Amino acid sequence: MPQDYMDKDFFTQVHELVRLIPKGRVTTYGAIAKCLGMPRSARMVGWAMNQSHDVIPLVPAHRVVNRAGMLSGKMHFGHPDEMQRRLEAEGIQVLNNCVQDFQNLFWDPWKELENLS
DNA sequence: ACGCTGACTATTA
DNA sequence: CTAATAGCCAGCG
Repeated sequence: MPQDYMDKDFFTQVHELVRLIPKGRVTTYGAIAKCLGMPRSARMVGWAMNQSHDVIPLVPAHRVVNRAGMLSGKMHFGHPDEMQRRLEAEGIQVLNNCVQDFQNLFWDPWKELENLS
């Protein structure tokens, strides 16, 4: 994640960051946007997720939820239940489209990257 | 070129 | 407390 990050498109940066999310953890659109220097453009992160279906390697978009821990993008997967199913497969409890214990499972890219550098 | 839409968020009423 | 509003900015008709 050297300065090459700057050369890539915002979407690509989002994809790479999302791939860094550990299994069984989740993060938010806002956190990603903020980490990439666009705290006001959480919506663009959502768009990036939309693009992520065609991107290789595959992006674990199911680990990205909104600020409330809600699976706002579940309907954009192949099947509406695809996202929840994948999260549960990783040990994340999902109830009524909301990640349970979200605050504890939340993975802050900003904090992690700081610690990494 | 213009306006509407949206996998968001923060603020105000 | 909940509900509405306004920034946000890249696609699409």
